[in-house]
Amino acid sequence: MRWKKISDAVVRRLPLYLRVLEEVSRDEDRKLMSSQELGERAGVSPALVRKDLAWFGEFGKQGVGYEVSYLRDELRRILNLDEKIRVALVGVGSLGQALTRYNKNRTEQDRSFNIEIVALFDNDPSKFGKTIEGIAIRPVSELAQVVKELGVQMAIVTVPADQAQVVVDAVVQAGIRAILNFAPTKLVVPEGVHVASADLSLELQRLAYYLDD
Amino acid sequence: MRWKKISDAVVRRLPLYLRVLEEVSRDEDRKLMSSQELGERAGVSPALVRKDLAWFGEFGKQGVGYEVSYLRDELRRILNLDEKIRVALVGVGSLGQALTRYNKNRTEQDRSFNIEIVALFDNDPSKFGKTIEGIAIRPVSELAQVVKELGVQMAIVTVPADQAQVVVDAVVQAGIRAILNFAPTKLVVPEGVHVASADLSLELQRLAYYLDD
DNA sequence: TAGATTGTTAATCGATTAACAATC
DNA sequence: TAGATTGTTAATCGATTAACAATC
Repeated sequence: MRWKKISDAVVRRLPLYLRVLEEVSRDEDRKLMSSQELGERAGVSPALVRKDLAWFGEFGKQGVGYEVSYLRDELRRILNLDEKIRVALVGVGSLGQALTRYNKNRTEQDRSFNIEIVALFDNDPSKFGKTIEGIAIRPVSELAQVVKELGVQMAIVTVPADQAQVVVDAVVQAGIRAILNFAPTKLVVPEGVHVASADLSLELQRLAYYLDD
Repeated sequence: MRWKKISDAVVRRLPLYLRVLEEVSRDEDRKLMSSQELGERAGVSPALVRKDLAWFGEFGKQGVGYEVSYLRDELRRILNLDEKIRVALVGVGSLGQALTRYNKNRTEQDRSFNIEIVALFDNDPSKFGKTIEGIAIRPVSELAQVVKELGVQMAIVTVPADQAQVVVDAVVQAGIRAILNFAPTKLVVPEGVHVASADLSLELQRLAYYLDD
């Protein structure tokens, strides 16, 4: 698939639409949904829903709406979520462990959540060989090899800020081009590598702005 | 302070600038910084740095730049980070515990990180009375009372998705108007209440889009 | 068919960048 | 003073909304 220049703003909303469709096809017995309703439930205007979807094809029928299960499947495909995505997590501190558990629960409870942590890495020798949720902790030096072996395509980085850039360099070196970063620091990556930031301090500081309205 | 209509895009960048200034005033012995350099280190264009700051006042000197410690203090003040902000965390599962530890470390290591978790809440009676990092876990029913007692101004929500809305209603009822939500669900809040979303599943699904470029 | 809703184009809105006079 | 860099205005760019013909 290649639709080249889809803007980031559009891509951010696709998982929102997918979530609504997954919920509806699980909980309700609805066959159809209009851009109006999909928008309401996703928190997006109906016009924007139609415009976003139109970048990828014609999924609806005039006068009728979108078929829930069809659009759901198309969105899964567009987001590459129709096949399982394997993830490596680097930095098995308390946050890393919590995310590993969280992900385990998510994949167990939601069959369609096709993103799974399959390998853990750390640099603390005392952790090597231990397992979290059945997944062994390995030295970061084995990253490239394991990524190749297991077909890992994504990484979650939960190391301290001062180690984040080195770790990310290694992750990129291992051929991974999608990274979710929790370290409170700016990362430099080559063209073509995508970093999503889960910088919680930044979010808290931003919220503080609104405190004495 | 009231500058009314500062856009969200602007507010999001302020903590970025602040972070650069905190780092510089801690690690280097620099007195001045230009919008050029501040921008480079924050990942923002110099023109935008100047425009963002200009919303709040005139902090620089033509031909000279910005005084690091002065601008840092002004940004702290603008973001309400000049006094300690007390936070309640609701949902003490593995993620909640990890965030509590994470926050403890952050506040200990960085004197200027003025956001501190001071109360924990859960609905599982087996957890009541236990402590994490010295903070007692209490029933959610005590939320309003404790918020008042301790002067809590912000909440972190780490409960399962199906409980998030009820919990957030209680949080809002208790008078809190800034919430960081980790539950993978859309929340409805009254006007004037600010919710930042840390929806990790959404981020992972979004990253998946870029996988086979 | 009549009513509804899509896909798409044009209009609007808002955010970023470019440019430069003011001035340190 | 000459050089540098701010604060600010005008130009550009991009994203959202409005509107409507196409059509199910």
